[in-house]
Amino acid sequence: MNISSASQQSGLPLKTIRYYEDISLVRPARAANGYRDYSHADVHLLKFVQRARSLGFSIDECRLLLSLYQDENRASAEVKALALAKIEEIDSKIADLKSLRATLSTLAAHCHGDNRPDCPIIDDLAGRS
Amino acid sequence: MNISSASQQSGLPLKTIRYYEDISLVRPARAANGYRDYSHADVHLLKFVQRARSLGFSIDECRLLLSLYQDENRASAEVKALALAKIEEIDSKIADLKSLRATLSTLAAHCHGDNRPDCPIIDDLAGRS
DNA sequence: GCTTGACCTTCCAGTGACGGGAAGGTTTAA
DNA sequence: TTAAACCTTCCCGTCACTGGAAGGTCAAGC
Repeated sequence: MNISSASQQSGLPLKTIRYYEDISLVRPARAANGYRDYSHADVHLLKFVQRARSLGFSIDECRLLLSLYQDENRASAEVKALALAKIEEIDSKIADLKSLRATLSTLAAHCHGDNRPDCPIIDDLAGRS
Repeated sequence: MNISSASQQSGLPLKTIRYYEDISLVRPARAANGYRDYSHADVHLLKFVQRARSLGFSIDECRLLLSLYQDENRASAEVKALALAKIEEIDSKIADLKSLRATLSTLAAHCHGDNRPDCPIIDDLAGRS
């Protein structure tokens, strides 16, 4: 099928699908006229990547997941390790964001937020504690 | 002072400081030999930006914060609004990450993680639910 | 057969916020 | 005097795309 059908079925933008071919992530056949020709299996792979990306896996991680997906003899432990590492990454990001939030929240709470120029947020940024 | 002193005092890498000049965020004077010459006030602005960046403000937001910082007649309400908007952004990111984490966690929990090829994580990515 | 418009192709440039490294000028200490 | 430690500009690379231009192909309607 043409790229636009593949796009509809996978939920990925045209540009993204072309990009995935560029970086040899999902490579379709070519029709006689030079058009990309996606098989159902290709679309399946595109969907696979779409899901993995939406779960926060990087392109390189997707590449690994795809190879594991296509490896009949893979050990599920390898995939699980990848998922657990991702969870740790996510936890770390969440912790960072929470700490950020707390700081900003404290600053905002001390700012009266009116027409006067005094502002504890600015003061803090300026290093006046 | 030279750029390396400014770097030490602000905690920002040389490259970052030069980049901030490129994008007209913090522009130092130039010495006769062409070297950048940072005043104490410049270093103060660099530190200000460093703090704001570490709080998750984008460069453009830093630009706005800097102009507010340097505006004697600013209303603190404007700064507070920026901080509150940032908090909302952070909340939204945290929510996204938590949802991601829950999904991955469920998947990982159902994966036995041994040498067998059966893997519910891969199955889910492949759309076999 | 012709035109129109919807496809498709490749290629080039830009995003944000820098980082790496090359090529070359300046200063300072031994 | 020479070496090394600075400094400069410039260009490319990052990540995962996105936008747009220039041009080829195809299907439908007249």
